[in-house]
Amino acid sequence: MRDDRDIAVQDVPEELRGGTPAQERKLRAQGRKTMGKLLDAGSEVFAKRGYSATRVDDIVKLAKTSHGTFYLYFSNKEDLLKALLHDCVEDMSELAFTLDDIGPGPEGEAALREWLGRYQSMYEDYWPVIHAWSEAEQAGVEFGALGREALGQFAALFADRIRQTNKDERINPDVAGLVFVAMIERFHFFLETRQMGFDAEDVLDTLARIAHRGIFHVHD
Amino acid sequence: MRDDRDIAVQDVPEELRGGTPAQERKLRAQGRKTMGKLLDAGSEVFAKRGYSATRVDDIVKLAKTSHGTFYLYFSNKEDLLKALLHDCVEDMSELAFTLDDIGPGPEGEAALREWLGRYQSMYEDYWPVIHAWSEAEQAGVEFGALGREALGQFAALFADRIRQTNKDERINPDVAGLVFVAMIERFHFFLETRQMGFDAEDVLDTLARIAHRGIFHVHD
Amino acid sequence: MRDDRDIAVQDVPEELRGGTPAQERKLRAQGRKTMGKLLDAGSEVFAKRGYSATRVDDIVKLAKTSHGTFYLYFSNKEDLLKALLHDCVEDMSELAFTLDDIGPGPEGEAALREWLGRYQSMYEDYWPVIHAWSEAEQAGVEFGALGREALGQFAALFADRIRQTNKDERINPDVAGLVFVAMIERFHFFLETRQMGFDAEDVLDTLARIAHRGIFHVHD
Amino acid sequence: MRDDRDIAVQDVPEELRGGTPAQERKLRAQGRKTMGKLLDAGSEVFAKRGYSATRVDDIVKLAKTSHGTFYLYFSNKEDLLKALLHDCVEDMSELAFTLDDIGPGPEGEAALREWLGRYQSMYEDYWPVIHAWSEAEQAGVEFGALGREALGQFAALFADRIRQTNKDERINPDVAGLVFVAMIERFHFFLETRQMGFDAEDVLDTLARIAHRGIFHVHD
DNA sequence: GATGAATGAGATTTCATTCAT
DNA sequence: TATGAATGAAATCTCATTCAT
Repeated sequence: MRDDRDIAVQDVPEELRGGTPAQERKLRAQGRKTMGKLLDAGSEVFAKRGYSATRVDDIVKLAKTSHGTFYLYFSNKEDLLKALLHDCVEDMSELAFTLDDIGPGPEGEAALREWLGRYQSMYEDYWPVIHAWSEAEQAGVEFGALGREALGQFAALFADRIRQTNKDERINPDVAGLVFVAMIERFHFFLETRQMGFDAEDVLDTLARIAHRGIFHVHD
Repeated sequence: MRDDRDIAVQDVPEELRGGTPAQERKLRAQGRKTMGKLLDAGSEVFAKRGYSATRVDDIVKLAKTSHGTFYLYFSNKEDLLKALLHDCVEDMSELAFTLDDIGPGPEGEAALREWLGRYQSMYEDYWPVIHAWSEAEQAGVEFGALGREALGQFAALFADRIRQTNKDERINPDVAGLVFVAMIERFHFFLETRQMGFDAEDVLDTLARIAHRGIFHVHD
Repeated sequence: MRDDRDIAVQDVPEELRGGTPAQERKLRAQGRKTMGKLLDAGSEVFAKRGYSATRVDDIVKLAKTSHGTFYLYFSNKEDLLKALLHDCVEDMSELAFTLDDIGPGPEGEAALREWLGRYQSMYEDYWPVIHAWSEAEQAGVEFGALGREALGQFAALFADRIRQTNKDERINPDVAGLVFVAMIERFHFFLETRQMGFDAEDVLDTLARIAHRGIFHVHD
Repeated sequence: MRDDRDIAVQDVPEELRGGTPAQERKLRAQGRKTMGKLLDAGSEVFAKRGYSATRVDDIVKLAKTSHGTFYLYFSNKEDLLKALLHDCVEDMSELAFTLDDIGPGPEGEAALREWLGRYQSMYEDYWPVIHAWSEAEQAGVEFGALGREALGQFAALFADRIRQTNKDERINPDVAGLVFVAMIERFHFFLETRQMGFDAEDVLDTLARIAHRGIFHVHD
């Protein structure tokens, strides 16, 4: 099998291991539980309000704990997001690698559909983080190497897959990789954010068909 | 010609006519100029920081004017965004209607490519607004009917076009419409936001090919 | 006349010009007045509580203004102290240079007594700043070159004067310079801080006599 | 021998016996060790940061123990300082009494030099306490009788010694006593705080000479 | 005896908005 | 019409102290 390591989204940087103040203390069971509550609450509030608009106060209220406690585990809102991001990037990166070469035939489309299904269920968990991240990045928060690279590496990985199957000269694989990322990310964001009463099977069918025909299909 | 009015993005609501305090006064040349500086500055800061993270202070500094002046023209940050949004929605809505039925052949792809070119150049102007809007909406700002509907109407319009050409039973036109919106919006956002040194022609070729093959192509 | 410039306390660094945020705005009369009130209040509270223990709240209350206003002129407590320090260092430095060579006879003692009188009245104004500064420095606040050097330069200047007159081999002029600084600074601090009902003439007589006999007198 | 009791620094008040909560329990070896670690850590942090700026957290971290433990031995930061002060005052007071009458001749200077040597080595141990104390007092902490009196009693004691030897009418012994305290305290503080690479013998020579000539010398 | 966890009061700082000139 | 000044409510963050294990 091909070694993808050169374009891998990996090596999550140390600064993202999450909860800076928490790392300097030895957490007991109770501490880990509280930290978990805060992470969950953070994710939920990010989802509802977006990054800049969420207040630490919203988070601690939801987590049913106090301000003081929050700063026992995270040095600020940004720190909490970084902690969340850590897991997200790890899992997403892993998932990306499971997208094998997609053949031109129906079995290729089926494989893509299956992969999209897994993406979808993971996205359900992580979209608050992904969105908060993107907003925070734009607002000027520094996420180190990861921030600058993760998206590009994702797109590059997909570009590589596309290059394998699609020889169409009017398709620039790098552009197509980014289009693929854009499409699936934003579409699922719309899905999570708005109440569109789509049938789940329809969604997967349509997405797989569009992506396969448009992006992974060998033409002429 | 078919009447699209039933799915049109239209009837921009009164509350979006922008600059509430400004409307109660008759602006002279000087006033219009100042207001223009504020609108431009607002757009630029929204682009750089996002909606929640921009401060009125950033805007007035960039516009080289004062806090007091800002409130002479807009009742708050939201009001300024609504003013910006007004033009954006009008133009974008108009553009959407110019997407005629896209035929299955090469001339269909060419038409799509041409339309995407126009979308692209308009997006360059408006992406700060579009993004600020989407963030503000998530953060809980109310934009009236428009906020709730605009995206859906866009998607519905595209769905309609898709329905015309693509009879593929595995494609749900409503889903596909939303996929199309997601794809072009997010892709161009990435383009504006990151420095990806793509060739402009490549980008249009690839996008048109993907969208045409994946979304508008009549399949066997 | 000898050029003292090589050991001068001079060239007050730019970062001490005081009131960082205030420098970025054009102050009108009213603004300068408010800034003055804050500086005065700061000095007074530093005198009463010391640096670490003073709260921004104490300062704004005394200045009869609001928290928001404080941050319009200073970025924090430290910034205000630096602003105060600016003037203090300038004046003190100037005063230091007016200490001419002190001769061994009665006229030398008289000159010293006169200089101490001027020192005393200046110290009355500046002791809150000097003390806040010394505390802040110990607490870890960075004052740039000035912080590190001012005291040393003072002592060096006095050492130079001592070297001129006192050839006593058991006196190390550098040590003696520092002793002189220590003596006059701390003694006047005690005077300001505690209520010792000393007669002003007695104080000057005694100080001048001690310093002249002990430090500046030519021995055998 | 003269009875100095009337000007003595004595009768250390009960409230300074240190570690209020600790006194209500019988400490065993383990407990005394922990208490010692806390006292040492307290002194070290006071030295580095000053009184107001030291946090209980700094102390327990340095002592490698926990917040809970701290409050097992001291009721608060002030309580710890009082405990430290207890020993300091006792030793310093004792030292002060060992300053006998200083004669006008070389043997007087030698005696003074010897005494200053002992002062110096004691000051090395206690300067963090002395300084924390002086800062705390200024910041408004109440130290009972001791706080108000100790310094004055010191100065008075020295004034008495001066009165014995120095009949100079231009010297007010009370002022001179305070000058002596100021000089030796502050000079050694500078020595501890800054890195001045003075030779130890030079320092003692110079100090003794200055103090003897300036303060204790019988003049014409 | 010892410790990590939790708390909440209070201090700092920000920022949208109003006001006086 | 324009602007610097002022404000105060709200958000962030700190830290001494108490509690449960």
